[in-house]
Amino acid sequence: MTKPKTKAAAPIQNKREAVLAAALGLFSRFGLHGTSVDQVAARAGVSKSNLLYYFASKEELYICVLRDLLELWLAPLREFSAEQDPQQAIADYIRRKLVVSRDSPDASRLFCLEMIQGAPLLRDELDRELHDIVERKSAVIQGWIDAGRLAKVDPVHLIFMVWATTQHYADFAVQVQALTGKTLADPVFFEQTVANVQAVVLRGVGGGVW
Amino acid sequence: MTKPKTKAAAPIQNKREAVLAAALGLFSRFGLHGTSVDQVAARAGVSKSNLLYYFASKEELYICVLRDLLELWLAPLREFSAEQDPQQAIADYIRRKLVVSRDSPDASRLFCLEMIQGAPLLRDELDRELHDIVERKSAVIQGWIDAGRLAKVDPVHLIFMVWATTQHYADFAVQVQALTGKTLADPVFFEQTVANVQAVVLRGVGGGVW
DNA sequence: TGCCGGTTTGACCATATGGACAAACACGGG
DNA sequence: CCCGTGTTTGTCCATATGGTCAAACCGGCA
Repeated sequence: MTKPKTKAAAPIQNKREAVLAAALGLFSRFGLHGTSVDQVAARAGVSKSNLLYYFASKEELYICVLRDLLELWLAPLREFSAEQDPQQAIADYIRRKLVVSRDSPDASRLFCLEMIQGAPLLRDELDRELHDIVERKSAVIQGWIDAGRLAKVDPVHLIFMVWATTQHYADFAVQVQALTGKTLADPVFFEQTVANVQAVVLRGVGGGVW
Repeated sequence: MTKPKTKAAAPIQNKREAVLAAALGLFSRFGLHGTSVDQVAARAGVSKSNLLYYFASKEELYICVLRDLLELWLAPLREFSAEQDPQQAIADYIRRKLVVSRDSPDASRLFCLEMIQGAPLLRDELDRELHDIVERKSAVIQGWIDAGRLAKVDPVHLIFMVWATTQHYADFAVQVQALTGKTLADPVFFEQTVANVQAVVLRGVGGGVW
């Protein structure tokens, strides 16, 4: 990969990435079927034919975009650590997820789109990778609950809750905008959101502390 | 409306509704662009030409579906009453939203789809109707907070939280299924979900009670 | 300079699909 | 029985779009 065969390998990598970025932006708004190859190509600044030289088909491009996606989506959960204080771990996790919602709303939306459609392309990964990591992390949470450090709540539902509330600010950004006039891009609103979500969830799962 | 001009008006009403139902089912999974008129017609048991006799275009059909949607989506919030005990009002609201997620997952998903795309067709209603009702309801919540009956939380964020967590079980049903093996259709799982969401939110916003 | 692998482009095609249209049909009233 | 209004269907068309293909291009290397 760092060894170019001939010519410079960097430019073609850049092109691929430009295409992938353009594709993410469009797919996340209009879906696979609502986006034409022409549009992606135009946005990426390449010709349609050229795009199809890099990606054999629109579906393949879509799949490539999705593949990058899942990792980004999972990253915050991976960092969820058992060594931390429970409250702190949850608070940090919420913040990290909201950062993703703020910085990669496209990714969040496309992920949501894919889920709505039944995730035909991610189902396997869902059943395997996501299932495993969720199992591990909820075991951690369950441990905290058993130790009396958290209120009795089903860990999986708690995780769902964090996912849902944090993604909402990306996926339903229009709605949020319509009702508050703000976006997560606004630093004040962002911090306010973090604080509110953390407050409710932490009090909601708080042990005797609260 | 109840006065048929000639012939029976009922059958044509049934047909319209059959088409609308079929359209909802397909649009909610594959979006406007991912669904063809042929598919909707086939699923509704009418010919494409016939469908286009009732709805001038695919877009019009889509808009009709959306129109019905918003009302269904808003109904639970309308019932949110100031006369109730705060905790009870919120608990009931959560349950009602989860009932919608269980009984009309298609509607929930299509609503989500539309939001993700920036709600080009609902934006007006969002700015007007939704904005008004949310303002009124959050005033009620703020009243409770000021009266010391609820913890200090931004009412709008609280509402977002309820929306997000309850819709999640419809919109991300595949994910929920993959991780828990259950759906809201399962009565036990449904009640467990209601209980968990209520528990966290109510503790989260609880005043000195909890 | 002339070859060669990788890259880029434009022309072209097959298909899917939204929708127009006119003919056929059903049926109640005259 | 027949006419007219409202309904239903089959045929046809214009367009958009995913994808193919062969030709052109480019930059290093002998």
